[in-house]
Amino acid sequence: MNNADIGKIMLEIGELLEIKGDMIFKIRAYLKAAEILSTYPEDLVKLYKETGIKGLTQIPGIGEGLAKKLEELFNTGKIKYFEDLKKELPEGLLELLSVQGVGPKKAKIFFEELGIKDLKGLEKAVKSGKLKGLKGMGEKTEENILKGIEYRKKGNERMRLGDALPIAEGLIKELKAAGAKEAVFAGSLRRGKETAGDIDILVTAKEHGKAIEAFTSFERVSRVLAKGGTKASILTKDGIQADLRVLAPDEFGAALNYFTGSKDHNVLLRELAIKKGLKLSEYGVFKGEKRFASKTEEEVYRALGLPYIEPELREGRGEIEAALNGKLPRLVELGDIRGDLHMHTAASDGTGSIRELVSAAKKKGYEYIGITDHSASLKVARGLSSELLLKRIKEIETLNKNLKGLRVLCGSEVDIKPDGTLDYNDGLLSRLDYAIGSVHTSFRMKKDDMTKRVIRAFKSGRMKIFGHPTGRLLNEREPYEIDMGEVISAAAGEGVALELSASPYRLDLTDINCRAAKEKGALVSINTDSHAIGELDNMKYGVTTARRGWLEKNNVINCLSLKALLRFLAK
DNA sequence: GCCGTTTTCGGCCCGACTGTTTTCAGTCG
Repeated sequence: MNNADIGKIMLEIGELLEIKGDMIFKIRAYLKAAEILSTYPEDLVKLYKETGIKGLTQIPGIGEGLAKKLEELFNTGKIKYFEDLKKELPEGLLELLSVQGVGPKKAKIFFEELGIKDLKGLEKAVKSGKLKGLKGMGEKTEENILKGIEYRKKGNERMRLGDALPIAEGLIKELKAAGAKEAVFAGSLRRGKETAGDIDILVTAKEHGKAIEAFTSFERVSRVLAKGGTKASILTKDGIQADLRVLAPDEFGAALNYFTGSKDHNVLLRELAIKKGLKLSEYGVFKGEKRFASKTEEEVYRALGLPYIEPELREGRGEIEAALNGKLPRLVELGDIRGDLHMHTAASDGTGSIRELVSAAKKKGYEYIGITDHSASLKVARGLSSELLLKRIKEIETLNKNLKGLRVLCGSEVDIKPDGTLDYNDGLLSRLDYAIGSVHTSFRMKKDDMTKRVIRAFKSGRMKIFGHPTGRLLNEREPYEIDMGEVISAAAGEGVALELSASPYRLDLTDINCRAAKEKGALVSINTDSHAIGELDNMKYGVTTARRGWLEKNNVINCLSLKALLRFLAK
C-alpha cells in the first residue's frame, strides 16, 4: 500500500461523510488528511513501522483519531469505520461527485429518493426524466447533469504542463495584441504543476467588453462555454478549457494571488489574515471596510507580514511558516543551469549529432554538456556496443581539443539490469566521464526487488546519476514500484545524484521527491534527456519542477562550475 | 477530526454563480 492509496481511502471517507451529511469540519479534516498523506514524501507504512503511532501524529493534520485509523489500516488492511460507511452508502455514489454540478447534497437525494447507486444509474434516471420533481431540481439541472456526464465520459484528463504552457502563452500574446494592458496566466500553470486542468488568464483592459470579445473569437477557439461582462470561458481546439477574467488595475495583485492558488495556500493566507484582524479576498486585504493592499502580489503578502512567496511554492506545504520565519529557499533559476548532462545523438535513438548539440548548447551559454547514448543491451534504442563507445570516447577527446568555451563530457545512459549490475564492464565504465544508470526493462518487479536492484547499482560506484528515477510517463505510464525514501537515502549516502528529467512527459523526480532529496542531502541533476536539438529547451520545465521541490542552486549538480562538477563526478 | 502568541474548548476561508427560489442552498474554485 503506497501513500497515494492511503490518501485515496481518506478522500473516500471524507466524501462519503459529505454525502451522509456529517459535520463539515470532520469532513474537512479527512479531505485535508487525504491531500497531505497522498503527497507525503516518506513511505507511510514504513514510517509507522519505524516510529509507531507517534510518528504518524507528528504529521501536521494527523491527530490521534486519524493516526489510530491509519494504524488499523496498516495492521489489518482495513478500516472498520470506512467499511461501515460503505455499507451505509454505496461506493458508486463517489463517482457522482466527479460530475460537474453534482455535489454531496444532490448525490444524497439521488440515492435516497431514486435509489441511484452509481454513474450509470444517474444517467438512466436523467434520460428517463426521473429527476423532475425532486427538490430543487428543474429542467436546467437535468440538462447540466447530462452535459457533465458526457464531459466526464470523454476522459478529460489533465493536460501536461509542456502542452498547456505554449497554448497559454499563445493566448496571452493574442490578448495583448488585442489591446489588453496586462495579461498573465494564473492557476496551477503558474505554479508550474506537472499537469493543468484548465488555463486561467487574467487581464486588465480599458474596455472589458473588447477583451472578452477578442478572447471568444480567437482562431484557436472551438467552443464558447460562457461569456459575460467580466469573464468568459472557451474550449480550445486542443480540447483544453481556458477561463478569462478581466480586472481593474487596482485589484490585479489580489486577484492574481487568489487565482494562482493553490486552494490550500489561499486558505492558510486567509487564516493568517484573520489572526491579524484582517480579511483577505480576491479583492484585496481589508481592515474593516477599508482595503489597503491589492495592486500587486508583493503588496498583498507584505500586508500580511510576509515576504513574497514564489508561485511554485504555493501548495500549502509549509511555505507560509517558512516565510514567517525568514526561511524561504532561494529557488534555483533557469539562469543558474550551467550544462545539460543527459542527451542522445543519432548514434543511438536521438536525431542530432554531437556537433549540433554543441552548437545549440553554446547558444544557451552552457559551460558543459554530457553526451549519453544508450548502452549495448537496450537494442530497441540501438544502444552502443563497447567498441562503438570506445570510439565515441576518442571522438569526444579530439573534439574537446578544438573546442572553446564548452566542454563535452563523454557519458552513457547505462541500463541497470534486473540483477542490479550495469550494462558495461567496469573497465569501460571507468573510462567514461560518468554514467547515468537507468531502468528500462523489467518494470514490473516487486517493490523490494526494484529498490534492491537500484541500490545495488548505486553501490557499484560506477554510476553518478540515477536517470528518471521512477520511470513514470505523465498520462501514459504509472511509476514502477520502488521505495523512493530508501532510494533517496541511498543516493545521499553513495554520492549518486538523482536525475530530474525535464522532459514534459516525465518530470521525474517529482516535486515531492525533489524536496525529500533536499532534506536528505541527496543532489539532483536537472537534465533534458534530449533526443532532438529542440528538446534542449525543455530545461525550463525541469527547473520549474525543481523549484516546486524547494531546490536551491546548491542542490543541483549542473549548477556547479565545470571544475566542481568534475570533482563530483570523480569522487 | 485537528489544533493552540484565541492552548484542552471553541474555533475552523471567501466570494461568485446557478438554478431554484420569493430569500437561499448547493456547487465551485
